Amino acid sequence: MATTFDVLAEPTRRRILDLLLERPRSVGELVDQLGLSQPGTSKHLRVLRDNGFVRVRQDAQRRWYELRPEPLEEIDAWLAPYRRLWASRLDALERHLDSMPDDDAG
Amino acid sequence: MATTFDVLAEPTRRRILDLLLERPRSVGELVDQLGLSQPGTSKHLRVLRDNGFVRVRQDAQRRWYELRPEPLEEIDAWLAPYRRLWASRLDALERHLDSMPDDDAG
DNA sequence: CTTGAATATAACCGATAGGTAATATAACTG
DNA sequence: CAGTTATATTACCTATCGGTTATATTCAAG
Repeated sequence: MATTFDVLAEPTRRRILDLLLERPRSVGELVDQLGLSQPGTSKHLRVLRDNGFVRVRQDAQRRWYELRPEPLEEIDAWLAPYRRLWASRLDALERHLDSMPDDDAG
Repeated sequence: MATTFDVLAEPTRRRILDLLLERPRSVGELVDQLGLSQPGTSKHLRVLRDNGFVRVRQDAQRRWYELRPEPLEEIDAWLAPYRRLWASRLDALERHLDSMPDDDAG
């Protein structure tokens, strides 16, 4: 099976996640939004399901897909040790901005 | 060219990033650590370079590879809108823990 | 129990990625 | 400049992935 990163490497799958971030959607709705064939869409949804990115609720013939946070949290955790690479820079920027006189009309 | 996620989808490349997080390394050092052929290693380094994950310093015949933060920051930024999916849960946990009596001997 | 709607699965195909072995390039060493 | 070391590039092979079309499944409606 694929890793979390493999799943996210696919642009269409990232678009699906974007769409599901707004609200749960049926397959047909996703097909329309993506401009991809129904089987193609279902295939991506299968990958997302198998890897825990989404879950499905069935409602008659419709399947409602919705986001699950776990795999994205995993990415967030993976990033953690790398954050020190830029965290200090951000801190410096923040201190700099804090030290500036308030002048909204830039 | 590949996207940031494509680059990270490759396990060997993630291992390289891990190794470079500790300190800059020469190609030979990476070859040893990865147990991969030299050309294979160079190929991955090329991808990492082309996508801004690493930069190279030359020192005679040796090339020292070191991390660059930008692409990882990009991932961090990509994650931002999704964080609300679990941020509230973490907040709740935090509030819960804060409300507990201090009792280190759990 | 047939029909139609919504979705999933299967079979197939072409492009791409990652691995290896072979070769090229570049720089120091004498 | 010949030899050696360190790395990059090329050529090639195989496996996998994403797309499509065709088909199966499931459920509601009549």
